[in-house]
Amino acid sequence: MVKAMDRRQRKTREAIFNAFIFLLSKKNYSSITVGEIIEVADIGRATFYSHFETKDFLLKDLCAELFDHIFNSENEIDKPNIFNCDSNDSAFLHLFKHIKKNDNNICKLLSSKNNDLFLEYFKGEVKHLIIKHLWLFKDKKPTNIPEDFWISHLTSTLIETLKWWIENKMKLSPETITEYFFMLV
Amino acid sequence: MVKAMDRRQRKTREAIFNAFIFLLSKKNYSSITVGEIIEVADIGRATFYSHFETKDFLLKDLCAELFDHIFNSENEIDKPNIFNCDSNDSAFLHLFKHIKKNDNNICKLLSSKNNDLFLEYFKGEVKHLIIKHLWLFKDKKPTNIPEDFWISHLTSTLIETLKWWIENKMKLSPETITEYFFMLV
DNA sequence: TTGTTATTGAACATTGTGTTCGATAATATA
DNA sequence: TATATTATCGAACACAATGTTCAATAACAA
Repeated sequence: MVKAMDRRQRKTREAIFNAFIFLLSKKNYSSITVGEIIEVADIGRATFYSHFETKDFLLKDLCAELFDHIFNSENEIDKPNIFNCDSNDSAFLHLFKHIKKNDNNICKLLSSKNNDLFLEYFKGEVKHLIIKHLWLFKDKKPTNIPEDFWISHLTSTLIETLKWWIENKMKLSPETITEYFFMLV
Repeated sequence: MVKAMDRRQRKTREAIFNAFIFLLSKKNYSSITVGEIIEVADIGRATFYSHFETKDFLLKDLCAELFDHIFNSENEIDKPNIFNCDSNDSAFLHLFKHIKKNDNNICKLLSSKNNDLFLEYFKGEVKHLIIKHLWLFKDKKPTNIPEDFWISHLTSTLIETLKWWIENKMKLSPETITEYFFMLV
């Protein structure tokens, strides 16, 4: 059991996250400095470093909150189910719909240059999602292809589909891009 | 017509490239400093900066030489043809064979973290290669899929195939991995 | 031989990182 | 409310890396 946070800690953490997300909407991850974050968050330098070891750890923690929200929302049975979560492709359509809402500028993170740290974390989550729904692609898999190679291929295909979609300003509907993804594999 | 280089310039440029490639075999691109490069190359600091604006430009120039060697070698009609370049898949098999030789530590660059700059350049070259041989995949393309999306998919599939192959220590033969690539698309 | 050009190395300004510490203010709890 | 605890502040600091400058020197092409 983790002890509840001091109100000051909560406020500071919030301020840092908000400043970080604000800056991410303005510029690339790699060009954001700790100095800028503490300036926007309006906190002391030492305070930042008492919360996060480095900028990379801040990203890691942000991703943890972000991914929990996006990749586990299909399990939130207490919330009203605004998506059609009963069809076979729901998990992926769900993902595309979430991305379209652009929660916390995830699009910026996905399309930004010099940020393979985020992509690494994101890839991990997508891989889990793929493995969870692997049976959907069972009959598409060419024989002889190693299992992990197949998973790796499905994962990168989904991510690249996502990236292409975002680069093209998400003109296509989440339904259409989900269809396209399934056409590729 | 570009004027021929001073012998000193050529030597310095060579020394910088060699130092850079040596360091790339030891550590990640992003963790290599200009200080280390000039130390290994045994040249003055000002000399480095008279040759390359930044470390990123050094990478760019290295890529230019590297890619010219790998992606245009199929046109080198004056050289003995050690690969079987007359079958349909020759261009891709050719690429895999070149990678296996690990010219100038290209594997390290491809698998290294924090180096999407290299990946960007590499992706550009692979895309050219794909477009050049697009007819090979003509009957595989699902209808309705936009052309640029299809090209983007083929490109990333080839790159991810390559990365998976390298991560798995290139145990499979270039012929096999080429087969696998064609199975996926 | 001579004029040109590259290299040298040390010094310098600049930017960003991460740490330290005493003072101060907010907080939880008894 | 009083008290002990804990987070924040802010300024200073050490450190590492970048990229520039400049005058002296060495190597080069002709």
